[in-house]
Formats: sequence, structure tokens, C-alpha cells
Amino acid sequence: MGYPERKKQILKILDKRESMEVQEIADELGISAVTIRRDLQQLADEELLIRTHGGAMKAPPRHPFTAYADKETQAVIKKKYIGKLAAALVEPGDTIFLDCGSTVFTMCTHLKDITPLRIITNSLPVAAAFMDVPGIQVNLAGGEMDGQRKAVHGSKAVEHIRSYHADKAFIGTDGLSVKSGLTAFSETEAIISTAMAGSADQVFVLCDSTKIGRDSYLKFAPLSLLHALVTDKDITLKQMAELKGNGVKVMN
Amino acid sequence: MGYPERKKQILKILDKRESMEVQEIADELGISAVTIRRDLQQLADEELLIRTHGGAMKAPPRHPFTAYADKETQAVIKKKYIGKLAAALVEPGDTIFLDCGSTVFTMCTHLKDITPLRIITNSLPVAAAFMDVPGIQVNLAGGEMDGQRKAVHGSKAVEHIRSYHADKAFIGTDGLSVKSGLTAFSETEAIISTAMAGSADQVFVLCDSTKIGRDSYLKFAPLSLLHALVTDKDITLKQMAELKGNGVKVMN
DNA sequence: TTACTTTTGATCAAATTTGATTAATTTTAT
DNA sequence: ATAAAATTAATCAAATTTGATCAAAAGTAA
Repeated sequence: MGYPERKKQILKILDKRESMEVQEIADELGISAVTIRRDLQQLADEELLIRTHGGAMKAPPRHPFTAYADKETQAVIKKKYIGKLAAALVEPGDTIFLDCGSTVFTMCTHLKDITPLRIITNSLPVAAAFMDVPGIQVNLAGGEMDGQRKAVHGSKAVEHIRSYHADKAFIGTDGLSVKSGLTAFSETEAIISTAMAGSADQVFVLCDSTKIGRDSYLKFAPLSLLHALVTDKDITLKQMAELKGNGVKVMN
Repeated sequence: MGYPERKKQILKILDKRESMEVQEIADELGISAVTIRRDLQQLADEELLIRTHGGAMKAPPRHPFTAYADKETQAVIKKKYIGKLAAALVEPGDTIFLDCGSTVFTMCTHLKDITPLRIITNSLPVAAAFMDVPGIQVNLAGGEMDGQRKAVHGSKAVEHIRSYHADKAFIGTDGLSVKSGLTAFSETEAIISTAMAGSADQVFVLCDSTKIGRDSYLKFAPLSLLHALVTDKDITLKQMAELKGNGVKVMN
């Protein structure tokens, strides 16, 4: 195995795990630790990873898209939990819509092993996340760039989404209640979410428990639209009951 | 099989695979390893691929935020010069096409002050560069993501580009000669460039002097298409004269 | 045809890469 | 703070790859 092959392998492993040890890689690839160390040094020189004692760490993402530099707040932990749960709903061979919310974004890490997979999205961070993942094809919607949300919006983007069909759509929301259904803060975003929901067989809404029972200002979809709600453990029994009573399947 | 044919084959294989070994290519093409080695050296000189021990790797990523932290090589300095020159051709109020080449990307820095400006591109780095720049509207083409080039490609992207019209198009090329016109390394990229050129009033080709008189493997446009060639000072007088004789305006 | 140039292939010395061993350094535990 | 453990850099030998030289083959022009 030559250097290009090893480089590919090392970066692939590192993309999944946050960090790794020299001996660990050496064993896995059946290559001497000395060589791995030399490779790591070279890769570190290229700023593709960060060298540590005994191993290496993932490089700080070079893409300007890898936004969402949130801290590990309680909300972020919840989002990550939801992302993992939602990713488990995806099967190899699926075509899925992913919208541009931060909760939906947390799915990405867990999707990298589910291949083949076709992802249609309007989110640049999502597109960037799968840029170099073999077996995952990304289709990016075209249209006006929204720098604030790091996503593509506008009628052209909606038209793009509508021209495709997917097995599953994963969308976020700013509010969810039995009374108002799904509500959003921004119209541009809501239009995209609606388009995705309309072109998918199954619609999953990702939404942390703090948003349940709360309304944002724009109603964009009824609860009947969703196949299931993916949320966290902090949802109350009362909320669960009310949603189930209205035909909403809840996963947490 | 002559050199041009082999060059074409090698680049074609490399466009699909990440890396390849000398013996592997030799076997596949039924040519001696020695010859392949000579070919690879020549292709590496043209920066169409990266030579490694025992084989070759795909050409270095052509954008700032990945792999191979570009050093300030002679080639990079030339590109930056060309970028500055080309940016001077843009006026406030323009709508422009920017393709996904590294040379074109160098224009971005210099465009940030030229407002208002509307940019239509298939390059994610370009889109990212203007994400938060007020006064500059970015329209991103939609379609299949090309992770290698960090750009959007495919028929959907071409269709997207075609649905717009711009005052000026700035495109790169892998080779430019009086005999073959503009030549590219990758077909997917060439199709986009052609679409941009076809929907713009003025077409500017950005290309450093080392690529002048050299051909890559795919002819994609005649010299008559371009309004002007933007290059660096190292172009020879002979080349200048030959191009001018064929109606090409040269800026450097 | 012949003479000449270019390209290709084979052979071998030089250079590079790899893996093992050992000394020096850093980290961890007491 | 000191000792023990682990990691790393350095050195060296073996294996592989490469570049150079030269001969054969293919193409060119007269």
C-alpha cells in the first residue's frame, strides 16, 4: 500500500473518529507504526490533521461553511441526540431531503456510514460535510445565497427541490403545537421546508423539546403532514399524550 | 498508442480514481512502465497530477480551503496577479459569471469592494467568499456536488446557468493554443464553462502563461469565443504575436 | 530506398521509502 | 519532584522505485 492509499485511509478513519492513536492505525492498516508516524507528520504539514502525542486529532474544519460553532450547551447536546436518532431512520439506498437547520445538521456525522445515499439539500454546511465522502451523492439546490443561514433560498431553489422526489424528508421547525402545527421564524426557510415535505414519501420533523407547545410567527404546515416527530427525552408525558392523541408519532 | 492518446487515457482514469500505481496503468494500457513513468513526469510538470512514489495522485485541489496548503509558489503568485487584473474589469452594477477554477477564485479578494455586484457561480468557495459581503448578491447553481472541485456540476447546473444572463463571464482553462483553442482536464467542468460563456456578453479567459501553447485533453471552445485573455507577464512576445494574429486580445 | 529524428523499451546505478532498533524526549504516576 | 512508562526522532539496512544511458523500433523527409 503506497502513500496515496494510506493517506486516504487515515483521513477516512479520522473523519469518523474525533481522534486516533498511532498504534491503532498501524494495526488496522497492517503498516508499521513508524510509517504511520511519518504519514501523520506529512498530513499535519498539509494541515489535514493535528498531531498529538501518541496519535492525531481531526483538523479544525477548513471549510468556511462549517458554521454552527455552538458551544456544548444543553441545547446542543439535545440536538445531537436528536440527530443521531433521526439518522437511524435512514437506510442504505435512500434518497433524502435535508433542510438547513442546525438540528438537521447534526444528522450528518451519523449518515456517513450509510451508503449508498443520495442527499438533496439547500444547506451549504450539509453539502460541505459530505463533500469527500465516497458513496454519498449530494445534490445542492440552486438559487440565491442566504449568507445568514449559509443556505440557498428563493423561488429557484424551491423549483429545484420540487423537481426531485425523495424517500424521506428531514426538516426542522421553530415551533410545534397542536393548535398551530409547524411554525417558522422565516418565510424563506419555511417555503423550502414545505417544498421538501411535499416531494417526499415520509416527513420527519426534528425539534427539541423546548420548542414543543410553542409557536413562532408563521404557520407553514399542519401536523398531519408529518410521519413522525423526532425529539429528545425531556418532552413531558402530557405533551406526548396530546400529540399522540392528534395522530403524531413521537420518537425520542 | 501515441502520447496524446495515453495522456488522455491517464487523465481519464485519474479523473475517476483518487490515485493509481505505475504498474497498474502500464498493465491497463498495455504499455511499459518506463513509458508511463515518463508520461507521469510530463503530466506532473503540467500540474495535471501529483507524482508519488510508485504512482500518481489526482491533481491538487484548486481552492484555498482544502488539502495541500498552497505555498507561495511561482504559480500561485501568477494566479494572484491574474486575479487582480481580471477583477479590474468588473464594474459596479455588473452581473458576472465566475467558474470554479483556482485562478478565477483569486479574483474574489478584489471584488469585495465593487458593489453592487451580482455573482452567478457553481463554485462553493466563491459562494463562501461572498457569504457575508453586503452589496454582493450570490446566485449559486444547483445540481450534483463535485467534492473534488468543491463545485456543482451536471446537467441541472448547466440548465441553471443557461437560465441567466450576465454582462461578463470569467472562466479558467487547463490549456490554450491557437491550434486547439481552449482545452480542459475535465468534461464536467468544461460543460459549465461553455454554458457561462454562452450566456454572457463578454467572455474573459484567465490562464497563466505556462498553460499557453499547451493542450489538455478535451477541446471545449474556440479562441473566437473570448473577448480577451487575461494572463501574466511571462507570456513570450512570440506567443503574444501569434495570439494577436488570431484575433485574441491579450491583457497582462 | 537511405539517412535522420523521435519514441519506446531494457538494463543498471542512484535515490527513496519502509521497517527495525536504539537513544532522547515527553507524559504519567507515585 | 522523581521515577516509570510511553512516544518520538534518529540511524541504519533491506526493498522498491526511479532516472539515465543506450539500443531497437517507428516514423519523416529527401
